[in-house]
Amino acid sequence: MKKTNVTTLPEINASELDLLKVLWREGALAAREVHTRLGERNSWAYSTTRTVMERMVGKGLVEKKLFHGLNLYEAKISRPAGLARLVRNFADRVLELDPAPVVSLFAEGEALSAEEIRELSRLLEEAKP
Amino acid sequence: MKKTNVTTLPEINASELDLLKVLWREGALAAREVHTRLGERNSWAYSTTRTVMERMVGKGLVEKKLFHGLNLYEAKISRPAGLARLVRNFADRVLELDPAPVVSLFAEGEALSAEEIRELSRLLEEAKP
DNA sequence: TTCTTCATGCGACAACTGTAGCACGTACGC
DNA sequence: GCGTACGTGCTACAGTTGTCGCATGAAGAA
Repeated sequence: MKKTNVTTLPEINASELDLLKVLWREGALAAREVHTRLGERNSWAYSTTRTVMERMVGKGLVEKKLFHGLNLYEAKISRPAGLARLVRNFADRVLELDPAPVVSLFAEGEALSAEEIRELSRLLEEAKP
Repeated sequence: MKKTNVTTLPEINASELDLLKVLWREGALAAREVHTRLGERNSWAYSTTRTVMERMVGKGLVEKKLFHGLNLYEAKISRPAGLARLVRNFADRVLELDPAPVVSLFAEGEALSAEEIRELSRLLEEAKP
């Protein structure tokens, strides 16, 4: 079972990225909690949040696990793995350049730890040849 | 009539970007020509190419003009404008950073002229506040 | 026990995308 | 004049995404 192959990861669209960000930040959450966290940025109905998450489970982006009778959702792909997918795509198609320089841009922000940046870099490197 | 407002530009998806690249590079082309240029990268049927282009006309990304009885398609948005849309999106959502540093990455490649890079930069700047 | 509140599983429907095919008309080679 | 080759306008149909609502069942409040 290949686990970190960037190229075979499913696409991540805008909505999905929003949800993933919440899960990456807060770990496993109940649907209701995810919905609340989304609250400001998003005006979805609760059922919409659930549908999107449920579909992400189907795509393998999110994992659903029963915890004392309550369903918790957790990101199934790491943040570096998800970002790698997006960065590679952007570098290839828009920049038409190697993704490496893009990675260094993350260093300016605070979204990623140094550790995650290294991991991101590694993932992009590894899928290169 | 606002002409270069990045934020109101329609989304540009992967297929559309492919077509736009051809048109940016070669100017106005007949559907058949576009299809041929796409040939290597793309295994669409000719009718698919036409459908996608026609839809792009509807979205205002491409313009169709009759030339001596033949329809020619031409990009309606400039390359810097299109790229601005994509860069802004990526910077906002993935990098969670200002788009300016991304622009400087274009300097490394040869896809854009210095002039276009300036224009791209200007467009991103102007839509900022 | 009965009422109220949620979580959860399902179903729905419209818009957008991927991917074509068909029919008609016109221009051109024979 | 006729058949052949395209350009063009339409139509189609399945899969994905956006966006919800409904019904059922379990758990807690009264």
